[in-house]
Amino acid sequence: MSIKSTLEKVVSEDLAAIWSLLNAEEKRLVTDNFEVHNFKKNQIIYAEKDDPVYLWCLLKGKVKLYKDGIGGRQQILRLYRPIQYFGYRAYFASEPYVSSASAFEPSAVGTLPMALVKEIIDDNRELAWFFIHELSKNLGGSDTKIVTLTQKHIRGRLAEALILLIDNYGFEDDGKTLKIYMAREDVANLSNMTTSNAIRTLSAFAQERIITVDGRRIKIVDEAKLRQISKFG
Amino acid sequence: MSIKSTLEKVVSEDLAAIWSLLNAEEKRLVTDNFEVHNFKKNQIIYAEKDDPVYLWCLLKGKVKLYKDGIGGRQQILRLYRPIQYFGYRAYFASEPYVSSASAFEPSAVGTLPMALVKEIIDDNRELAWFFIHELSKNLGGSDTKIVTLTQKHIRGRLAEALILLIDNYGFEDDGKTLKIYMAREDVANLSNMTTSNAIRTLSAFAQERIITVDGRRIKIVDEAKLRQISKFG
DNA sequence: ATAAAATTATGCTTTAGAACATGCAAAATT
DNA sequence: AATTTTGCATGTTCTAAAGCATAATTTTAT
Repeated sequence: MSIKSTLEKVVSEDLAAIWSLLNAEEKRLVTDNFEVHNFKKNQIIYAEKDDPVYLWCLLKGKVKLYKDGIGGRQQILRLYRPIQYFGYRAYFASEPYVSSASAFEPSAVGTLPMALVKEIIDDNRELAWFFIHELSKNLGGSDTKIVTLTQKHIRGRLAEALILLIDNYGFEDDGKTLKIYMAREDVANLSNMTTSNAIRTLSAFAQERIITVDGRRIKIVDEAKLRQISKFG
Repeated sequence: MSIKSTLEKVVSEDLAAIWSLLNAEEKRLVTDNFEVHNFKKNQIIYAEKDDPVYLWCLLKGKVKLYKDGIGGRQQILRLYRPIQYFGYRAYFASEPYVSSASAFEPSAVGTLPMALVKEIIDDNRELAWFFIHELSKNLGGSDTKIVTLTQKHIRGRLAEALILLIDNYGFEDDGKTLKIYMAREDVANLSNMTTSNAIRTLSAFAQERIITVDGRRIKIVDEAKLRQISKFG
C-alpha cells in the first residue's frame, strides 16, 4: 500500500471525532497537511516551554502528558489513547507548553499545523464546539484532580489511579487484566507518591485481594472495593 | 436612575470583553436577557452538583471558585474580580458543576442564560475564540496548580498564593497593601494547608520582613523574596 | 454596651509519608 | 554465559505538616 493511500486511510478512518465534522474542502486541507510520525517507547513528543505548533493526534500506542516537578518528581496529568487529540491547549492560550508529552510505548502520532486548525475552526462551528467541549471536560478533570491529589490519602490516590487506568485503557479479553503495563514509577507519578509507596500500596491491595499483581500485569479483582477506597480518601 | 438604564449601563460598559465582540442584534439579545443579582458576603452563588444554567459575570465584589474536599477541607481553585466570567465550563462539558462559587464580599453578579450564550457562539466566531482562550488559560493554570500544590512545601505554597493575590487583586494606593482582606482560613484553603499553618507561616514571613501583617491587612514588603521562595518550593 | 461567637495566635504531640538502605530478581548488554 | 543495568520489594529512620489544646483577640449579634 502506498504511503499516500495509507495516510488517506489513517486520515479518513482514524481522525474520527474531527473528520466527520469537516466538509470536502476542509478534508482536503487536512489530508494535504497531515503527517504521521513514529515515536519509540519513552521518546519525548514535545517538552514544557516549547512553542506549540501542531495539533497531535494519537493513532497508535499510548501517550502520557506530564509535568516535571521538584527534584525530578514527575506528575502525570492525562493519558491518551487512539484516537485522541492533544497539544492544542497551549496554542489556544497563546503560551508555551506547560507540560510535556511522551510515548508510553511505541506510538504513531499524526500532526496538523495549529495555524491550519485555527483557520478551519474560524469557519466551522462544529469544530469549535469540539474543542470547547474537550477543554471544558479536561478543566473539570484537572480541578477535581487538584483536590484528590492534595487531600486523599495514599490508598485513595492509588485506587483512583487504577480506576483511571481502567476507564482509559480498559481490560484485556479476560475482562480483568489492565490493558496497560506501566512501571511502578509511573503508577507513582500518576498518584502523587514515591515509587516505594506505590509498590507498598499495590502489595497491600494484593494482600487484601482487591487486585493481583504479576510484574506489570495488574488484575482488578474487586473493582467495587477499589471505588469504595477511592471515595473515602 | 431607572433600573433599565442602570442595567443598560452595566451591560454596555461592564460586559467589557464579551460586549465588544457582539453585533447590534446580539447586543439586544444580551441586554434583554441580562439580570443583575446581589450576593451577601459568604453567600453561595452556585454549588457543586447543581446543573449549570447561567453564564455569570462578576460586576462588583470578589468571588471564589472552590471545591469542598475531605473533612470539610476546602480548596480554592480560582478567584474572580470584575469584570470576569465564570460558571460556563460545566455547561460546555455537559455535566453538573464540579465546584462551587461564593461571594468573598458583597458582590453584584450578572446572569445570561447559557442556552443564549450557546446560540450566540454558534454565529459568532470571536465569542467562540474568547471561550476557547479562557478555557485554555484556565486549564494551563489548573495543570500547573496540580504540581505546585502537591510538590511545593508550605512556604512555597503560601508565597505562591500571595503572588496570586497580588496578580488578581493588586495593591491599595500605597502600592504595598493587598487589595483583598481574607480570613486566614481562606489563605489556607488557597494554599492547601491548615489554618494553623497559614497563620504560622504568615508570621514567619512577617518575622523575616517579607510581609507585614495587621489583622487581615497584608503588606508585601519584599516581593522579590516572595517570588524566590515560591520558585524554590 | 455587653455577651456570644468567630478568628487569630502559639505551644505541644502525633503521624503519614518521604527518604534512605539493602537485597533480590529479571532483563538487557557484552 | 557472564556482567551490568534496571526494576521490584521491604525494612528502618526521619521529618514536614497535621491535629489538638488553650488562650488572647477581634468581630458580630443582641
